[in-house]
Amino acid sequence: MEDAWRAHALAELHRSGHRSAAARERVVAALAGRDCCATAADLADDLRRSDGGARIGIASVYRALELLLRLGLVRRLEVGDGTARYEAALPSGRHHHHVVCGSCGRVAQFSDEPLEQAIGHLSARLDFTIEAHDVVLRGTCPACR
Amino acid sequence: MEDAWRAHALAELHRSGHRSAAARERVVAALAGRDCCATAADLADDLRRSDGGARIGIASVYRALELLLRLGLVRRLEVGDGTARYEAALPSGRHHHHVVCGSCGRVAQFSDEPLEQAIGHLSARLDFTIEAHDVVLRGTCPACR
DNA sequence: GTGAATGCAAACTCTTTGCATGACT
DNA sequence: AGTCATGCAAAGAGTTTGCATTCAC
Repeated sequence: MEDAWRAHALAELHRSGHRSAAARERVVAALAGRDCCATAADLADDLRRSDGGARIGIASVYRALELLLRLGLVRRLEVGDGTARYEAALPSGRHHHHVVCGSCGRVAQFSDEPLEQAIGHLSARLDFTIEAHDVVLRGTCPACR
Repeated sequence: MEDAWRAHALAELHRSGHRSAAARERVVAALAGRDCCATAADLADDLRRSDGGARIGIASVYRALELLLRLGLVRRLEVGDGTARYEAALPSGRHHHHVVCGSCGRVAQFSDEPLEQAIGHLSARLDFTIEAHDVVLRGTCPACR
């Protein structure tokens, strides 16, 4: 899933002068295998499970994520539980936002064009130069209602 | 500033069966004195400065904030630096959102009615029951540009 | 007097950093 | 060979919790 992003990210890493690195490329693969945001621990678990538990230090996961973030290949978001989540940033700029269940913590995604337009319009009148935005809705999921 | 909120919060605390408590009420005062979000450490600093440095444990600040949060009197938000911020939640429901400068970390606020409407509309079509929302814009502030 | 609230310190979680070892070019 | 990358362990930062003391009712 989202294998185009994986190839793009690997190419970008190479292009920016980074050498081939096993742990980092497995973090890229783990991110590509997720369709929504994941914590560093989620990714480390994925890695431990896949490939017969080759030991990848959590520090390498954080280092890989930080680099991908600097290269604009992932976005980082916080949904309110104090732990950062990461997800692939598609080169197309296409993205989604998140809904969090206050009861079970489940995170789902949605996208909405009018919302994007409203953000585009209001951004233009602020004195900040806006580069990105996050929207987090909070409520209750169907299973918890 | 926002003294109406302070009175409202104190009344709500009393109404919900909480006894008068010095540290907690000073946290309420500190929140009332802020017009935008503040971290627990910000509030603790405010308290240390005001009232001649009476020692208020950081734990009391967190405990007060958690209670106020449960009572719906404050909202908690994260703007991306990994530390939680808190601000008074007005009983009117009137609220604003935040812009963060990626360079200096400055947080400013804005509000926008079309944005609120877009969120209202899209919330209606999700299978979650939406109770709240946060919007965080990221960019560069005038001073850093 | 009873139970809630507080301060302090310790514990905990998430994240970052130092350092010696191993891997890529 | 010369770096860059990695794992591990230790350090940091923010937040929570345990506990004895103080305070409100």
